[in-house]
Amino acid sequence: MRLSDMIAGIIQQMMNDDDDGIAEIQRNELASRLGCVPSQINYVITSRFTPEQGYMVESRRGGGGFIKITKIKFDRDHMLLHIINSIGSRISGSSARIFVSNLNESGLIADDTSYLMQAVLSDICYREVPQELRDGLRAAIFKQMLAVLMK
Amino acid sequence: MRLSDMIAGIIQQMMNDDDDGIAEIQRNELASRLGCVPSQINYVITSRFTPEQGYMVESRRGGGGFIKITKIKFDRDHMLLHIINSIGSRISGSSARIFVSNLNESGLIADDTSYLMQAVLSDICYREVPQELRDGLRAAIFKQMLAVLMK
DNA sequence: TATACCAAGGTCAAAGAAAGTCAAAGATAA
DNA sequence: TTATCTTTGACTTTCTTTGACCTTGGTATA
Repeated sequence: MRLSDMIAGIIQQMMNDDDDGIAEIQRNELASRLGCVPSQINYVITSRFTPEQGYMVESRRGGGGFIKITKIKFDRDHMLLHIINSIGSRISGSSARIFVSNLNESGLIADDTSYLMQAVLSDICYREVPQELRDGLRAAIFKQMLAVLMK
Repeated sequence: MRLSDMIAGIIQQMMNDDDDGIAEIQRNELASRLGCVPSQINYVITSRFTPEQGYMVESRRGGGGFIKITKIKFDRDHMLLHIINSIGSRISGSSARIFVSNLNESGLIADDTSYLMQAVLSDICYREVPQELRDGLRAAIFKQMLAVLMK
């Protein structure tokens, strides 16, 4: 088996094992574990984990340096659309809260965005709105926000 | 974990704990607590708490000396608070839109955040809510969002 | 008041620890 | 056999850590 495929496999594996789909490696450490030159790792990354193939790479040099490879979520829009469609015409505060925190945890929306959405979806905003209208209003607002996130 | 990240973390923590967003440290004291050379603290400050990153640093030598790091971002919080206070109990869609686009243009909120807020503040979300309640509802939601951004 | 000393913080350069680049040499597939 | 993909290694760049030496502010003393 090719060395480069082995390295790619290890990185894939790390990405699968990680909850957020992130593989973080120490270049020299991995290279010496596999008994190859460090630049081999770069080769694998530039040939197999490119943006075109749906990956994002960050790194830092110097002491405590690292290379971080992240799988880009192509399915974000798909997921958002799916949620929009599953909402229906009314939604409770607690269900909405769960949708948002799932989106946040799976890395599809940023922390800031998540806080903002949680705030807007919570009942405290709707004090003056009659009970029976609240869940419908919440659903409308929620869908609107999700739609905006898609573009 | 990197020493420099630990130091940065401690400073961040102090800043968060402080009501005014200020961290005041004794360089030698902190260094000896962490078992590192004092100049390490300077390194961390010059690499991670620069004006570009939104921090201000003051210091004094001699007996009772200190280093004081301040988060400039408090300008933003002041601005947000100011807007919150100026909103009152009702606000029209167009006024709200202007507030948001000003915030965005002055760089105080990101593009994404701005889109999201615009979406939530627009009338299309409130179709089912009686006319006479809309501007009050919008004001409540707007304030809630601005408040969340301050944290 | 002038001086001397001590207690901070500041600067800078060298050493160390990673990661990045690039080109040459070696395989492989078409 | 030529074009493309892999492997290797020398050299570069960036970030971190350390330590020697400098400057400044406060305080005690002649």
